Formats: sequence, structure tokens, C-alpha cells
Amino acid sequence: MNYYCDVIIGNKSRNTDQAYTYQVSDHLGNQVDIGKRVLVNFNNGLMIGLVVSLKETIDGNIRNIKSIMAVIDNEPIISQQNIALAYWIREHYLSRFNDAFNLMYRPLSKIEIFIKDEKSSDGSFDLSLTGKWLGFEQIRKELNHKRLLDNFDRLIADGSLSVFTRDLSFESKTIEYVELTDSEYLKKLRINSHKQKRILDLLNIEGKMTTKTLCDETKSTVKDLEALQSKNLIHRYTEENPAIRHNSFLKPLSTISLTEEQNSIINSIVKSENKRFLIHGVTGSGKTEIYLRVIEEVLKANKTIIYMVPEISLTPQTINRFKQRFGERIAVLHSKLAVSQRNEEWRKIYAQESDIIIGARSAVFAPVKNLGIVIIDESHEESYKSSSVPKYDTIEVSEKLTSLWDAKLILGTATPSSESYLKGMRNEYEIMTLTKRVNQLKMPEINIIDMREELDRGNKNIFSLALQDAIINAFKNKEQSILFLNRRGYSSFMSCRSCGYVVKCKRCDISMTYHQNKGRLICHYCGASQKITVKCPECDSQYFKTFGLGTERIEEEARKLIPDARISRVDLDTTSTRNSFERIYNSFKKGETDILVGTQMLAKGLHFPNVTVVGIVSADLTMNLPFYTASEKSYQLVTQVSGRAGRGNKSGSVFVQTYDPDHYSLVYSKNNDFKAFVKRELSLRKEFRYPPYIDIINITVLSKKEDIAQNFVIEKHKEIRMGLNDLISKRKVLMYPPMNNSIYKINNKYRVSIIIKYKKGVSSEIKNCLRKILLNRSYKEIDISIDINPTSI
DNA sequence: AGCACGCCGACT
DNA sequence: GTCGGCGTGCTC
Repeated sequence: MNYYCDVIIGNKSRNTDQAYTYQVSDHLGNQVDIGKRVLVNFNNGLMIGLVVSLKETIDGNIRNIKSIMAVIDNEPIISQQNIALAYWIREHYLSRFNDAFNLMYRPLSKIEIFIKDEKSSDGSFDLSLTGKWLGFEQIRKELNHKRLLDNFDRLIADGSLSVFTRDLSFESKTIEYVELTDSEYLKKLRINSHKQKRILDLLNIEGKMTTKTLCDETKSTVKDLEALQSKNLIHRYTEENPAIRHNSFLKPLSTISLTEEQNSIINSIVKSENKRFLIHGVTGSGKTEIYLRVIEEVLKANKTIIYMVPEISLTPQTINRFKQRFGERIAVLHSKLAVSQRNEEWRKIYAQESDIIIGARSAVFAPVKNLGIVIIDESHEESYKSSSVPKYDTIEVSEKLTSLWDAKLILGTATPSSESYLKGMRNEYEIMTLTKRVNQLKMPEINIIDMREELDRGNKNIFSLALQDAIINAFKNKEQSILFLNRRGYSSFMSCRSCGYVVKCKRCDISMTYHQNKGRLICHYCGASQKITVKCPECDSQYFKTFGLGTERIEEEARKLIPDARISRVDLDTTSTRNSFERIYNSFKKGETDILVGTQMLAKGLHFPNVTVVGIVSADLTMNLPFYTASEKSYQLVTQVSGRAGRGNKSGSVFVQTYDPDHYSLVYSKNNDFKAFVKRELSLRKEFRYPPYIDIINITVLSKKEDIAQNFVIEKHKEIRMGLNDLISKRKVLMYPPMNNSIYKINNKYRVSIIIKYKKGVSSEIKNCLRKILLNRSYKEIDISIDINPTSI
């Protein structure tokens, strides 16, 4: 029997980021449990909290302990493993408890409270609040007074009032049905009750109908039904939406025959003592088939699977492939689901109706009960790093999660990240290599094109002559082409040749991008847009033009090259609505489009058999990113993009346009020599002190007031340097002076960063220091954002 | 965060 | 005299 419990309060402050102890009164004793939400009085306000531990004794320093008012959930909504995971996320990413727990709650909550008046009350409590279900916020507002809440607490304690709570979003779906109860209804209707007659006639034919279909088909409303009900002609009742169990559903094993390599990998994953595997398989080598077989084995052990793919790969094609194999027992989670859909998927997992979860990065927090394996496909993808607080890395989180469940973890990719590969070399992962493409497909031929030579030859077009020929030939042969460029919009900026003026966003310190189809300049950071002008607003010069390349421009140039070709473009601008990507994807797949133009979002594991030409219009854009991962990204881009060519029975060719053709990332990717690349890359990372040999913390301070941001950063930088003095002199930590971000202002907020590099062994020491100095309270007019091993700046 | 307590200016 | 402005400090 426990008398106390620790509760994390559901507010967003850094000042209250700790567990608070509450007493468990006897009448709630058996209801309170770890992982359930509770209703508490916190600092004279009604609050929802999460129980994270139970205990029999308390720390003597805690005074004025209060009691839990009511328990919201019948069953824990968060597993012990996920609570442990949230604690780990808070530590590792220096976030708050609530940032971590919010990742794991179901998407929506409708909490209601019922206050029951047990003894006829002494009049000290407002009876308008008793005897009915009321929304949490309403009761909270009514009771937000010290005196009222004290009184409320007292009345609960002496048994005058009892409190019940429920979360409507947890109720299982119910459906209302209507039945005809009197088949002699014609006699009881007035002769001109046409509408009622129509309803009853339909019911007479159909027997039992749902209210919704009945109303739809007869164009009537619930009001009409109520009238019939009062005449005792129909009967209305609700039934629970029957939960469907699919656990017996397993289609016979696929008849696709496996290669030697595939077979041996499946065998060792299933039988090996190891828990972590890195499948390094060239594009088209049949990784998915391996996942499917491994999943079947995990299902046989009655365990749950989390299978993660980059957001963009969650096309109906991927999902259908899984549905065909595993039926409706799969659940799908990704960011473009409507709230109600997401809720339903969450419920299916929670109720254990689904035991295969396919999703983007947030699926790692699905409420699974018996995890067997996590599979991360295309594990090199940047989208596995979250860009909102807490900025977690799905691979790190999965490593922690699988160790908590004693489950297995598979990373699969054609281009492992340097981090993953180093872990493999250190035996933290078992590396498994697939060298052959299935069906004896050949690797496409990769041509590195020196754009300096094109200029010498007098070709000023953005496409090299070789690429032009290839696209035209493909079009003649009714084959398809894909063209990549890592920047959306028409051009990168607009400036004046005579005075040098560049149009910048007023809220963000960055040049605006010209979007031709909208006729406007758009800021890619805050979305602000403005009309373009013909003359320079500074000096009135006519030489006010756009510069640089964007995907819109590529589309236009491709049109000029082949006016008859059908061309589509895929980037953030064309895929903002829910189904737009799917639509473009499907029409390309069906051959209704000849040329697809897009940003790197196209370079994912998509499968188009009829593509024979792939062009990277400017590899330099990726290669010269001001970031330590630029070479790796460049190698990945060329290799992944090449995987899109020649997947059918035709061989493909790839054209990589660059001004730096001797760059090692291009040379190694042309030769498909991953090991040589990773060796070179790792030695550079080691030499220049970059991950995976050290870790980087980027602390960004944001404020609308420039001087506040600057002063704060200077002061805190000094304090942190003092705190880490010892480690700095031991050369375990490297601290850089405060630095304005490369984009100093975004959305009117100034951004200044403190960057710290440190050896992995002193990670917790550093984090404790930062928490003490910077993160144990909130500051006025200042936001702090923490990014560990950022993937961009 | 959000609520209470506390110390100052302009009102019946 | 007191109503209410928001600055400060605490929340089991």
C-alpha cells in the first residue's frame, strides 16, 4: 500500500520542471498508478498531472502536502518504459519533463469532471457545479481562488463531495442505430406527413440502420427522429463500434525468392545474440523484403513492431505493400493525418488491435505494450532529427527505447551516416552488407560534368550539353527523367546591378526568394511575401533582376528545351496540401509525366521503373553548405539519386553538374566506393573535431530585443566558461565565443548562439552545469533553444 | 505558467 | 481612505 506519489504537473514553465509529491487518500488508493493522469490542486489552481512513481515515505522537507483529487485514467496511458524514456530525453536533450511527455500523450484530450454532492451540502459549495459533467477548463475557471479550492479540498477530504473524471477522447466509438418498432405505422401517421412516411418506409425495407445513413438518405435530421420516437414508432439505441482483432490474419509467406545475401541476413538477425544491426545495402538490393520477413518472425513471438520511414516515403504504395502482407493490423502515423485519423490510429495501438506501426519519426513514441523490434529505413535521412523542442534524434531515442524493452533495432540504408558506420566499426552495431541489386539490375552510370568546361564551350544554359541530349533522348524513347535542385522558388534572390541593393525580409535578416508563379518574393523562413518591383526601390535603376537558380527556373528551362514534354514539380510549394504529393507521384508513376523536377525530397526511397535519366543540376549547392555534414550529404545525394535511375529493365544514367568535379564526395560516389568515402570522411571529422568523435551543443538565445539577447548571452557565456573551467583546461571541452547566427534575425527575433564541443565522456557533467546556470528557471523576454549535434545552423 | 501577496497612484 | 496597477516569488 502506497501513501504518496510523485506527479509531473502539466504546465510549460521551466520553474516548475520537477516532480511534486502528493498524498494518496485511502478511497483512491487502488486507483492511483504510475502512468495515469490525476487531478490536483497545484498552487491554488486546478491542474492535470502525470503520476511517475509511488512511494511510502516522503522527504521531511516537504511541507503542506496536498492530496490527489481524482484519477483520470482507468488504465495507465504511458508505459513504464516510456516514462523512463521521457526522463532520459529530458536529461539528454536538456528539455523539460513536459516537453518529453507531450511527445507520448495521445493527440487530443477532452477531460470532463463530475462533482457529486454526497451529503446534502452545508451550502459552502456552489451547487451549480455539482451533479453534471463539466469541461475541465470551465471547472478550473470557476475554482481558481485560494479560498474556493481550500474549501473544495476540505469537502473532498471529509467525504461531502466526490470527484469523478473522464477523458472523452478515450471513450470507444459508439454508433447510433434506428429500428422500426411498429410495422403498422401507416395507420398512425397523418396523411400529409410525407417526410415521416419516407423515413419509416426506408426503415421498413432496411430493418436496422445507422442514424447517420438514415438521415443522409432521407434528408432528415435528428429532430424528425425524435418526433417518431415520441410516437413509439421507432427505437433508437447506441452500440459500441466493435473492436476488430486481426491477430490471426497473416497472409502466406511471399513467394518472392530471396538472394543468398538476403537469406543470410534474415537468418542472422533472427538468430543472432546481437540486438543492433546496420544493413548497408545498395539501392534496389531488396532491403524491404528483409524487413518484411523479420517482421513476420517478430509477430510469431507476439511482439510489436515499429517500422519507421522518412515522412515523404509514407505514400499509399508503401502502406499498401504492408497492408497486402499484414492486413488491417497495421497502424499508420504521420504528420499529414487529420486529428481524428491520428486519434483512431493511436487508439488501435493502445488497445493492441494493431501490432505493426508504420510511421514517421514520431512513431517511436507510439503507446506500444510489448515492443519486439524497431526498424529505421533510410536511416541516413535528416528528417529523423526533430526540428521542434525537444530536438531529439530518432536513432538515439530508438537505441534507448529498444534497450528499455530489450528489443532489437535495425537501421537500413544505402548510405550510412558516418556516426552509424563508426558505431558499426566499434561493434555497437552488426554491419550487414547487401552488394547486389535484385534481378541482376545494373548500377547506373554516373557522369560528373565539369560546368567550367561547358562555359568554355560557350554553353550558357543551366543544363550541360550531355544532360540536354540525355533528356531529349529519354523523351523520344518514352522514358522518364528526374531533375534535382536543392532550392525551391525561381531564383535565390533579387538585386540591383547598379547599386547592389538586395531585397531582404523585414522580419528576418535574409534575402527573399523570387517565386515566378506567384509573381512575388517570399521569405523561406517566416513565409512573408511581397510584390516585386520593376525598378530598384533604392536607386530607381532598371537593372533590378533576379539571380541564382531555383526549382521553378529548372522547370521553365526544361519546358524551353522540350516544349512538348509533360513536366511536374515537387517541392514544399507544390506539396503543401494533404494529397498533392501523392497526386504528382501517382501521375509520374503511371507515365503521365515525362519530367519530374524537384528538391531533395524526391531523393527518398521511391521506385520508378521507367526513369532512365537523373540530373543533379547543381551538386555544389549541397557540397558547399556551411556545415560539417556537407560532404556526407553530397555523397548521399548522388548515391540516393542514382538509385532512382534504371530500376526497371532499362539501364540508367546520372548526370552530376558541378564546378568542383574532383571533390572526394563526388569521386567516391561515382565509383560507388562507400568504404573509401567513409574512411576519408571520418578522418576529416576526427582531425577537425566534429561528431561522431565529439558532441556539439548549440545553445541559441532568442529575443525580440537585440540588447537583451546580447547582454544575456555575454553574461551566461562567462558563467558557463567559469563552470566548465576545469574541463576546458583538461582539453575535454572547447568553448567558442558567443556568435550571432548566420541568419541573425528570424521572425523579428534576434538569435545569438553559444557553441560548446565536448568529449562524449563528460556529457553529463556539461549538461548538469548548463541546467544549473541556464535552464533551471525561465527568463523574461528570452527564449532558449537547445540543439545537440545540430544538422544545420 | 499562473496565482497570491505586496507596495504605490487616481478615484468614489 | 480603497480599488486596482503589475513587480516578485513560490508552487508538493
